[in-house]
Amino acid sequence: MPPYKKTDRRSSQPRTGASHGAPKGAGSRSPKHRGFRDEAPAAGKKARWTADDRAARGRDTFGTRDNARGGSERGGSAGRTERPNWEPRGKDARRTEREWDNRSRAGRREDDRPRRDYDDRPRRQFDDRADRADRPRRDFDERPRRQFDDRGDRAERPRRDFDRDERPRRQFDRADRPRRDFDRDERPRRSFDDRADRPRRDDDRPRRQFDDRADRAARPRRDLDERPRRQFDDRGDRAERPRRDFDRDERPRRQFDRDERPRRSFDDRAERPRRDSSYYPSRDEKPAFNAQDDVVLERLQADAIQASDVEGVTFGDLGLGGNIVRALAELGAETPFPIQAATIPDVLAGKDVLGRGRTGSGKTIAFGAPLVERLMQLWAEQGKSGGKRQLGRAPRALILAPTRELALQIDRTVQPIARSVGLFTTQIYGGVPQGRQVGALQRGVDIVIGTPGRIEDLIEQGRLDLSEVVVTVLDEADHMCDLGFLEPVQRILRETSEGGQKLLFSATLDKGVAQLVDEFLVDPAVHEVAGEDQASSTIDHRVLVIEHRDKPAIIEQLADREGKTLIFARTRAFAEMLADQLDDAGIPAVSLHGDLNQSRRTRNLAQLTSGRVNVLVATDVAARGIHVDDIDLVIQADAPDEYKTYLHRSGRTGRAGKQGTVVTLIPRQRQRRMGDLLQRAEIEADFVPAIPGDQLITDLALAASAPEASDEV
DNA sequence: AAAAAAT
Repeated sequence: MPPYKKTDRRSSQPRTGASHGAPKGAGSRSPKHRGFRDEAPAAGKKARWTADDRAARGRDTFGTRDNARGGSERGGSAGRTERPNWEPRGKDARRTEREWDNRSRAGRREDDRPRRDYDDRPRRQFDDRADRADRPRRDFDERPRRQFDDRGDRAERPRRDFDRDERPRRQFDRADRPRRDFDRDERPRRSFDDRADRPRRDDDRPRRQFDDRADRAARPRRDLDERPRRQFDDRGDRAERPRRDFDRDERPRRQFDRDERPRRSFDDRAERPRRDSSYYPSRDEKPAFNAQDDVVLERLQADAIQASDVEGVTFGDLGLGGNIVRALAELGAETPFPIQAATIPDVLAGKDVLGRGRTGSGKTIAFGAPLVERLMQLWAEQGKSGGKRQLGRAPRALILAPTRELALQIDRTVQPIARSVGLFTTQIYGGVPQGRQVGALQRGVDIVIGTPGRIEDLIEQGRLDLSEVVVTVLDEADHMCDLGFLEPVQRILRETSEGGQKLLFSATLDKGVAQLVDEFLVDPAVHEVAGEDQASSTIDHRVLVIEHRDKPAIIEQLADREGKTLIFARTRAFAEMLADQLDDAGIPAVSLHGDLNQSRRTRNLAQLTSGRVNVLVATDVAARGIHVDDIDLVIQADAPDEYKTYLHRSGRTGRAGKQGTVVTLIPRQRQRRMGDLLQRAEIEADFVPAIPGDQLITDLALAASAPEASDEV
């Protein structure tokens, strides 16, 4: 086999030498670049953060990109101290400190943790810091109630009144462990018998002390009722708001045929360019629709399975063996969901399959279970015995996912299924040492589950051989065809066995996958589930039209609730800032984005899963595929640019038939664009003006936890 | 803009 080069047909330039050394942006590991993180020095700086340094960081400004660049550029507040020269500045400074905060959170008791300081709050005197323990407790209750209608005077706002010490203990001693009594739609029980294949704990990090931070979830709710009601003087301009009473029946199906239908004349929007994002290649630049796409469309509709078709059908009926059926039952999948019933027979028949099923509809099992069974069949046909692990045997199946968390999650479902018949899986993704992954490959693995970067890396190193891969799955296949993913994915697919079976799955599978379909799939079967429109969804969609400056306060008010809340931000910096702000406001929150190292990404997600923290602020790294039980509120702090992103983000709630609420915050000038996007997503949502303190916001937050009350909001 | 490989 010739050495693997990351080139493709369009670009003959090998990715070596200068192109590797060239400075890169986000995620770069060079000390010169913003993504650089040096764990040891960061840890060493701990003690150097003085109260004034922390104050210098500033927390008042918020939400604009300029502000995000760091304290030194911000408008000052009284008492600011310049940071010493050796201190990191700008984003690096913020990140360093955030990491520092996280470390201290993980290992310290409440009283040991350094007190945060905020520019928007009265400065504290620190001269008594040495004998904290002896200081009398501050009496928070004497402070005036917080008013939301005078937010302009932030500097004068009092701290909010909550007294940690009076909060009840949680009856919940399970700390970091993921809950296992979840509704087991897709997620398997964890199996502990092959720890070797699982990611290693980050052992250089101090063991967590289980302090009482988690108790903060039970802190008393602020009483918003005392606040004066606002008058909405801007309610009059309804004309600016998009029509919402459009006739659903008139709208064409959102299918593979978008470009073919005539544009609807729908208000004035028809003339506007449809695309919000310049990121995705313009449709107009793409070749015109061809016959192949028509075939896809036709087959897609022809193969829409009705939920009623599945009644009484078992996994065994679909062709899965006894061991696999039992493994599925242990995962909580007793009977097949429609998308599973639709795709399993075709996968077993060796056909290429395109599968489209709503978020949370069970797609992982729809490809995972038949993939395992198919490998066993092929093995039997070749007369080889299953169950015995042949040293160094090359993988025969590959599952590609766009994010590490998703790859990990898929493995948690597929691994127990594979093990039930003696097959082995391993995860191949970046951000963790490759040694264990390589070791697993050397011992012999049947199914590789991973992300493109590390997989290509190991191929280049000659440590991963995909030439015997006869089944390849692309999860979130349409996303894998987006710019930046497509070419690596193509290169990887070309490494697999020629003529191998290909399975493409996504909730938003569309013609964007045509490039892959054309090159790699042969006469694919296309499946979707009938009746999966938004009208049958369990998600309640709201759009709050707000002033940009009110965004933090409104998010705080929305997130101040009992249930699990997932907040999406457009950038890593803003996600981090929001998590910080919520945490500072007494709402425990963690973040998930690409600027965190993998161990923290994993840990922070686990904190939400376990319920140790109820609020996760994430970039779109969490938009697709990630399953966390019982997220009942999704807040989009920044509106998405693409309708698909909206669908995937909102699909983190309302999973497996449960109730969910999605609240999207937009400035007034974005209403038209947002209406457009919702129309494409076939979602109907009320647009409501809102300012901090509105009862409506509190009601929304509460209703998300208590769905039966949601009708009243 | 995010994500996906490290060096």
